[in-house]
Amino acid sequence: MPAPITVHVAGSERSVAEGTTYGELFEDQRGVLVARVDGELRDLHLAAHDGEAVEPVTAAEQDGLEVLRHSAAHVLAQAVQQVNPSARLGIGPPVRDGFYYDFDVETPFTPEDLKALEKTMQRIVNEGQTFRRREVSDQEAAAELAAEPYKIELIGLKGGAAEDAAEGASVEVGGSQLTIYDNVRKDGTVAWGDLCRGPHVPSTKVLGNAFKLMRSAAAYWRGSERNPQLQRIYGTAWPSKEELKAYLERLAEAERRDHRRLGAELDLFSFPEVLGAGLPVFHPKGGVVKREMEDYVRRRHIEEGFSYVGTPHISREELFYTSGHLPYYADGMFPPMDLDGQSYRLKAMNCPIHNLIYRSRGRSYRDLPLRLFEFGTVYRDEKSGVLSGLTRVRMITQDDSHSYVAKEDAPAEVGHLLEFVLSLLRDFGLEDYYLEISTRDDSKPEKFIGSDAQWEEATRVLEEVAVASGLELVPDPGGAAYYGPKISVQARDAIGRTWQMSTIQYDFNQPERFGLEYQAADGTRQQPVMIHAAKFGSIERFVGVLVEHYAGAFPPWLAPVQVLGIPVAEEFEPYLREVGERLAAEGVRFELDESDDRFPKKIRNASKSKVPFVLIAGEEDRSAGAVSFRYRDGSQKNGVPVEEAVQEVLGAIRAKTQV
RNA sequence: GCUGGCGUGGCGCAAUCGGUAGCGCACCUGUCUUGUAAACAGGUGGUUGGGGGUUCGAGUCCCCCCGCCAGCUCCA
Repeated sequence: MPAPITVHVAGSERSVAEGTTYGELFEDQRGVLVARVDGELRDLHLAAHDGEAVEPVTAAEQDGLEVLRHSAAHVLAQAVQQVNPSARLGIGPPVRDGFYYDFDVETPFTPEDLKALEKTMQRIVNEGQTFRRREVSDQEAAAELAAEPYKIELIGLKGGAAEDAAEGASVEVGGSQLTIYDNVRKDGTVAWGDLCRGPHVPSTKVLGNAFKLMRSAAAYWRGSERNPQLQRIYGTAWPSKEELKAYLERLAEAERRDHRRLGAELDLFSFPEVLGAGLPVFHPKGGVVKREMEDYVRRRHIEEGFSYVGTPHISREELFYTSGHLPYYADGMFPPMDLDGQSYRLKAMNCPIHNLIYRSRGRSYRDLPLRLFEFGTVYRDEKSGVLSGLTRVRMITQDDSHSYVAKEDAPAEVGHLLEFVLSLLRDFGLEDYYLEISTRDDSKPEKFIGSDAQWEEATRVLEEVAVASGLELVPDPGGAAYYGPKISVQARDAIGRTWQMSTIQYDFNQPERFGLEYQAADGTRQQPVMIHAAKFGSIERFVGVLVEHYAGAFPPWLAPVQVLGIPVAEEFEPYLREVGERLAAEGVRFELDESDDRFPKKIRNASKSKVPFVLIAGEEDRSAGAVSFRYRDGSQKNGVPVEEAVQEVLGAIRAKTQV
């Protein structure tokens, strides 16, 4: 008779026989995947010890969900090796919405392979194999995994170095004790095993039919392009079939909102192949969105004390040696073109030219802060594989400003800029964002210029302002530009994806390199600090984000066509045209549907074009001096007097509300 | 840049074993047009991304280039 032990189960004390497993403690509860024991996750098949505090963990919480997904990755690896025993294993961690596993295989996976693997996985799942934890010494592991070179490499890195070895590697060799997880069949035979920190779900059965393999792609081993590429399979796994379906529906919704698709459907912009990759053209309708946005942003800058300037798109190369972009950033710049024996470059940044404006005459402390601003289009030689719609292009129009301030005024200027940036984002309906602070990587001094003291001060100023904003702040070590640290705003769009938008950078380097100075009140010559700020980052990217955020249904003030008139029959065209002229006189973008389509077809077209206001007129409206509204949600308001209708439209445009 | 997949009228797609390119929408023309998501009929439009090769014959097979997609790496 084993001696009883005492454990604290979910807060209450229980006395159980020694050898009782965690799983047995939760026998009467459904959906428990692992136990949290004194804060650490453990497998359910392990025995509890005296005095432990034990809590059940289900897939309803993040920890449980990650265990579920990690186990799904194991089943995938088992399936791959079952089908192809020569496949070598990389790592297989859980990730956002799912998991992946990397394999070294002779030939990459095809979509058909994925289908077949999914079936193999389903068989393993249905079999209800259990995950068994087994502690091994380094030598034992090395012997057992002799055929798995990547695992062997990880064994050598176990412990603290694991997460440095590769993102996700700690799930394989997280602690100081190596463990192997065996998948055990119902008859007790071992089906498969993998080096793994664990823990795992009790049985493959838990995965049910709520998993799916999504795609395969190459990934560099341990995240370095100097290493060989492995074949990565991405999958998704959820606690239930319903949640899997909901996830797939979210993906479908994201696809419907994709700005590349909506851009073509709504005739906003295109990427003509002859132009070359990453070079968008804006069509008239996209041009309206872009111009409305630019007009507004320009006006707000002027209100906030910025001076609008203009600069060329190319410059003699020398300028970029002065600024330091060459050679620090040579790879990202287009190659030089030769003019009369001089090398010219497309500019990749506006700041050097703004510095020339600063330097164009002597400056006094009375000129400061000097705030120069423009929509500066820069060209960057982004690698072909990273280009993507409007969000990653080679032509980037920045709403770029440079504030030249006395050093002691820099904190106030940074604060002012951040506030300004956030107010602009709110005006465009983006409410959901967080800050990221990018700092120098101390281990790579060759990538950054400036003294330690300068970096410290710059970083401190940005940090203080960022913290004072009260927003969520995420560190990004090593992400700084060579000339200084930055704060960036990462905005979430309507479906939760994040994009780097605004950036604010503190720069003590360029003022020095350009010899910028001003005369202080005491007659001495001082060097200003410059603060770079891009409010929306890239106009192109921002348009793309807006399209997705609104799913193409822009608020009236941004909508390419604000009001579309649809006559019930041809006879009412003149009447509606008059209404349209009244609206146009107020600056409203009005179009009249004069096509020879019949009425219901016109309604359908209007609906597909996502115009905010459809105005309809037939005999009833005309004789009453009224019009009828049809809104985007299909609802209607009939017999609205024309003047009232005009006011409703104008009100929505001026208030920048969504309808 | 790397790995894989893909490229057929403006858009979405089809074309068997390699056999001489077809459909829907859009567009044009005509007959139409009265209340909230598709009237009817006819018609125009393609060097199948570009170039080269194999073949009696290439959208289909091979090579090079361009572009697109996914992921990796990168993103001042």
